[in-house]
Amino acid sequence: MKGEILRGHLDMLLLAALARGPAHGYAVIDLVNADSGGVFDLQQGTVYPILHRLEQENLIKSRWVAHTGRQRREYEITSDGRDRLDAARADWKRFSRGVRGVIGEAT
Amino acid sequence: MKGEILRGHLDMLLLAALARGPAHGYAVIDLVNADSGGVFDLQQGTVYPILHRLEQENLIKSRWVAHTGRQRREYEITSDGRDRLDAARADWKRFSRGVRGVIGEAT
DNA sequence: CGTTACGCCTAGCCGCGCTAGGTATGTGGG
DNA sequence: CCCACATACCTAGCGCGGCTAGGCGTAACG
Repeated sequence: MKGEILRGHLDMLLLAALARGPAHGYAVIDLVNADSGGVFDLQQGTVYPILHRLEQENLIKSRWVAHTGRQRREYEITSDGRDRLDAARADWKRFSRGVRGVIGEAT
Repeated sequence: MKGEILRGHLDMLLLAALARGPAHGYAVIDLVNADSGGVFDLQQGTVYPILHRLEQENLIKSRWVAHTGRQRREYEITSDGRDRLDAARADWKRFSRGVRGVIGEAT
């Protein structure tokens, strides 16, 4: 799947994944890829920088957690993040409605 | 509406507009913006370069047409363009299904 | 004890679409 | 009759998001 079509939607996807519960970065990648039904194939180099940015924007927060001796950074969505997610969902609805209006399809 | 979310979908939108019948560039802009229900607000600087690229890829073809003395470049979708449009529609379905799978919404 | 999976990270590039500008002709109001 | 506005075309250049391609380290497994 051509990469650019994800542009501008990734924040929403990652926030949505974290809205289901805290998770560490590696798990977020698997979550999104799995939930998409194999449509997306996010790479680490794509996701980690976004998580960092989202944290700087206070949409998520993180803490280091030990897991079988190893350190994981566990992310959790904030209430600001939930607000942003709601807004992004609304934007998505508008956007997909707009696309459907132009290409003229039910789905 | 944040700009980047259109990334990678614009070719499809313009091809879809031209699939309804030949039109000149200025009209294509109005068509897409109108059909989107006001969701999109494409600018000339966005659309014209894409039309030129689509023509180089033989997805559309153009000819100069006189209209009340003034010259217009009228674009028409080619059969290659229709094929591309079909593929783009399929990609869109996959993409939107993937997004819905992640954000968990009906629409 | 080497390879694979897990888990984190980042520098740098590439390409798309937007900004901001330009040209020219038709049209309507004052 | 002229000025402003809509119509209609175009492009140089930039900003930035996400991907490529690498690197680091620890557990698990054969």
